[in-house]
Amino acid sequence: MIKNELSNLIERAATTAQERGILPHVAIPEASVERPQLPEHGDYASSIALKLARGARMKPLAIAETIVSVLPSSDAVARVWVAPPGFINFVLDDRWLARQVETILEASTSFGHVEIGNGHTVQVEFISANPTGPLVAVAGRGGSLGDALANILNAAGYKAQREYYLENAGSRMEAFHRSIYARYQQQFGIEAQVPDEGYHGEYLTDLAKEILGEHGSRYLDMPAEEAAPALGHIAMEKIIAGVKEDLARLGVHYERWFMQQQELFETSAVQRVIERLRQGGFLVEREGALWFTSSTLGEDKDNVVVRSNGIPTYFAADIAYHYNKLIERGFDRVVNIWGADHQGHLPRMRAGISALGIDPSRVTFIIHQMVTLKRGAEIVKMSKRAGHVVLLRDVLDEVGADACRFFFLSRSADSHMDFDLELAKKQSAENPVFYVQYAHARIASILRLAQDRGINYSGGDVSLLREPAEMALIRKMLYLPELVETAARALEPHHLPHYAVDLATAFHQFYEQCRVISDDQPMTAARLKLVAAAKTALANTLCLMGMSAPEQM
RNA sequence: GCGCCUGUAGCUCAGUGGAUAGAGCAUCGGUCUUCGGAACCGAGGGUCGGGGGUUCGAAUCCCUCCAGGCGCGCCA
Repeated sequence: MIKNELSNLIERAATTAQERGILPHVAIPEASVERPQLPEHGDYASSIALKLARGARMKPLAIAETIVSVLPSSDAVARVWVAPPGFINFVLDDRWLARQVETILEASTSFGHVEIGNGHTVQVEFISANPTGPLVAVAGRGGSLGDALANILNAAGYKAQREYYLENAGSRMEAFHRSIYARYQQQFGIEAQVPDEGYHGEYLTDLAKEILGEHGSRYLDMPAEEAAPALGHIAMEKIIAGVKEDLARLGVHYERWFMQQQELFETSAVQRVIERLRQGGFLVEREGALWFTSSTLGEDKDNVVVRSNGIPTYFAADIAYHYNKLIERGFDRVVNIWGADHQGHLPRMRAGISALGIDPSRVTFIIHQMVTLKRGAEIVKMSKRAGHVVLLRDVLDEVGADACRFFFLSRSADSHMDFDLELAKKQSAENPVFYVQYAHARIASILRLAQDRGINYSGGDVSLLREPAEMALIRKMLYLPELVETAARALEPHHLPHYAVDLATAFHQFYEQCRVISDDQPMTAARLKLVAAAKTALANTLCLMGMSAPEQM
């Protein structure tokens, strides 16, 4: 990557300068180069001289001049200069830039990939809801984030695995069982009540009817303590099937579905991890329950792991789950993507991980903020209690998977987001989804035309590319690997959609200014190569986002 | 009350301690219509919530106040 090459050049120059005694022997900071905001400042700039000034007791400008004076030359760089107050600016060479078109074409689907992961394994867990109902719209945010993040990590040289933690045990599921049982009974005119803490959505009535059709009245004759779990199990399977279907429509595919009940409880993994905590001296009995003394690990309070009724809490199961991920399955790193409503769970989980002797830096929590659904200026009201929620499948029906992913991805996880259904489904210039996909379709159309005319551009000479708009497009394409690296390091997929728009803009500008297919055959061939490279860069970007790259629209 | 997140253009949002804070939409004004006009070009629009501090340099880091969101169960 050119960015890294430039920082290497600077670091080598600084070292050389020290060896020659023209720069004091002070520690040289990592010579990161940045992309200046103004084109007059070049393609890349380094502020290393400003950072060295204090320690070296020299004026930043003098340091910069010194470094530049011994800077090794590079065929990628056309011009280097020093600018006040002490920046070193670089402009890339046009001929070198033009050659990158070939590099991009050769790299093809792996253009944009970088090697910073060293093959380390990362487990990315996201959505992970109780299977008590269809996925709600917000699941689209976790799903889009998690899936794109896994894509980014894979592109950055990690081995990422997507996982859905299916929380099919615990008190929420019991409430679900009682709810479906009540709905089932109601089908026979029995006056049963869905419990207050249960699930009141209409979908359970529908499910009850469906189950009645398939299994008849047999559960009516059973005692409630048998019928409820039995019905609950059938209903849960249907719910899970629906969840998988919704996710498939969103384009999210998991490598692993982890079953809480079967893999943590039935294997006694939860019991074993509680035992470990006990042996570590982290448990005390109080008020009939078993408490994890997280307050000794810096948490502000202790937390119950086994209730006074003898049933372990979700927290206990989650510690066992992390033991499973980090010790038994041995992932190098784990990334958990949770909604803001689970934020309170985070400190005790950190404490739990520490108590197991696991290096906490192996686990990263991404807490994404809430989503407000809107139609234009109007906020779509949701009341979970009454069962009035907007489902993920509703959003998919209304705006489609691509728009859904683009919008969910385009906000950083930290910010609360407004999702405007009205805007997302608009097929116009207002909608960035179409703007980006249109660019891809337009590119495809040019290449189709070339093919129809029997133009073979494989021998095209890219050194003919000289126009500013051509160079600007190449520069923008070359940013993709940098972006993948940044996004992978920071675990921030939200940069992708913004880049996609920028890249599309660079292409549209090129298209307006440069005629691709013309009577000038050599130029036609060169530009077709550029167009093909742009297609690669744009398609790879869309692919990282989990979006389709349409050949036509 | 305590914890986490947020506050940047009319709206929705970017912005790895660096140079004159950006984009899209909206508004206004333009574009030889041969490759897809779902495009392009231009203009206006900002005390980066307020106030302190650290730094050569702060939207970015620290403190404080204000406003909004989410959490603070032997729920998950």
